Amino acid sequence: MAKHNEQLLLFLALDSGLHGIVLTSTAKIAKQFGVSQQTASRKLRNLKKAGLISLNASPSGCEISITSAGASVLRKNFLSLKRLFGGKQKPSISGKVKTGLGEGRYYISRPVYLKQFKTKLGFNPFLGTLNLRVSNNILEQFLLALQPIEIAGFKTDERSFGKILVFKVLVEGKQQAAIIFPERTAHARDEIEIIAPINLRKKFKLKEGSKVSVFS
Amino acid sequence: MAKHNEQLLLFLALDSGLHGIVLTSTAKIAKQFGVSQQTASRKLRNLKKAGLISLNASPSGCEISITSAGASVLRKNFLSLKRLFGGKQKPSISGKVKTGLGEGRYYISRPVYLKQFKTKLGFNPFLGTLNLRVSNNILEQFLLALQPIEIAGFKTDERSFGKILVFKVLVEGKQQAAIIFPERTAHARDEIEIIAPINLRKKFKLKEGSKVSVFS
DNA sequence: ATTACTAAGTTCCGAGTAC
DNA sequence: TGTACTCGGAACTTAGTAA
Repeated sequence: MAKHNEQLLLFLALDSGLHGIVLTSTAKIAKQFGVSQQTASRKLRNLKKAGLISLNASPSGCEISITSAGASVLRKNFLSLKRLFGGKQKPSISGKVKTGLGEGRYYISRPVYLKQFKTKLGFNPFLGTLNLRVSNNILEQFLLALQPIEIAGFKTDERSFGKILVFKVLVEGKQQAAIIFPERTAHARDEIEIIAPINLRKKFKLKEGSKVSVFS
Repeated sequence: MAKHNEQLLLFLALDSGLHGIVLTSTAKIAKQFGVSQQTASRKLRNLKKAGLISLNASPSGCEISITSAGASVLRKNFLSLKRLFGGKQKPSISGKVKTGLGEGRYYISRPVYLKQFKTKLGFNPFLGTLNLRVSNNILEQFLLALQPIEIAGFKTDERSFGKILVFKVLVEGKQQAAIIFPERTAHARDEIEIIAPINLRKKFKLKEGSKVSVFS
């Protein structure tokens, strides 16, 4: 199935609008689209065959309009892109940066954890955590909407490391990151630890008390 | 300009987000995208070469993220589609300027018509018509969505002037104007006459064959 | 398991040209 | 002017396979 014709479909739609008709010629389209007249002609016929445009070609030129199927294809693309750019703001929670004790850094540096972070989260975390103080009950609600991912614990000769629950999030609406919860801290949580592929504190120039928003 | 790889770029962006990093494999992408593993591999390398993604491939898989250039390409597409879907596009029809015989000018100059134009359309027309060649069946569709306004005919000692049907429209999306149909020309219409408060030909610098869009 | 090279098959493009 | 056909070469895809 020819797919790159969608670029031409978009081009045509921009010219005629979704409901308009445009009187033009294969040569004009070819020139504007950057292909030969023959290719433009063939592509137009392909789009017609695929039902995406209505095409009426004659020795005096051609009339083109977008069919509902064509509009549907474009709309689908639009909705996808809207998710990336224009999308509605997803649920979020904000908190203030709190300097931690560096415990998080120690834990996440354990190779067994690191390996799982990479496979289950898709990134190698920067070796440090960003600690945020948040409202307790809002945090509960926020986490309810998220899918928990389990990082298995392990034992060494000296001690044991427990399971960790992680939740994929976006920091400031765009930076891929994850909230991590060592399972042992099952008590009230008014603080969260965040890991990310990069140094969040540096990237967003955060200081003690800075406000940070975390999105699902 | 990039090719149909943009489809893959969008696919990747939907997977990783615009700023995320995703750990995956060429085989997974291939399966989801509907091509062979080899093609996925090659396309990813092409996208990397084009600077649209950052790609780190190794025998253990590949890490992919969208570069700012890649995001820019997607945003451009998004903005184009937004123009189509974001604003409510009204029905339109486009045609080519065709030099008329000056008959229209004579008719609309009749004081009895002029008076009605002013009261029923709200403007005193420039004494000249813009003639457009359009597609017949598309014109029918376009007019169906519009409200016809009737301009009464009259008689002089020498001859009679028939009814005129007019339809309020916007030329090039903004200029107030009206399509006029002398009722006597009840036969196939592949040409329309437009009047407006100003000289359309002059305002839009139109020549024989220029493309003009008319909106409802 | 991976990525990605080679080779062969397939599709696509556009110059020439018919109508 | 138009559209659209043929056809040789370019570009792309994929199976087999190396690393």
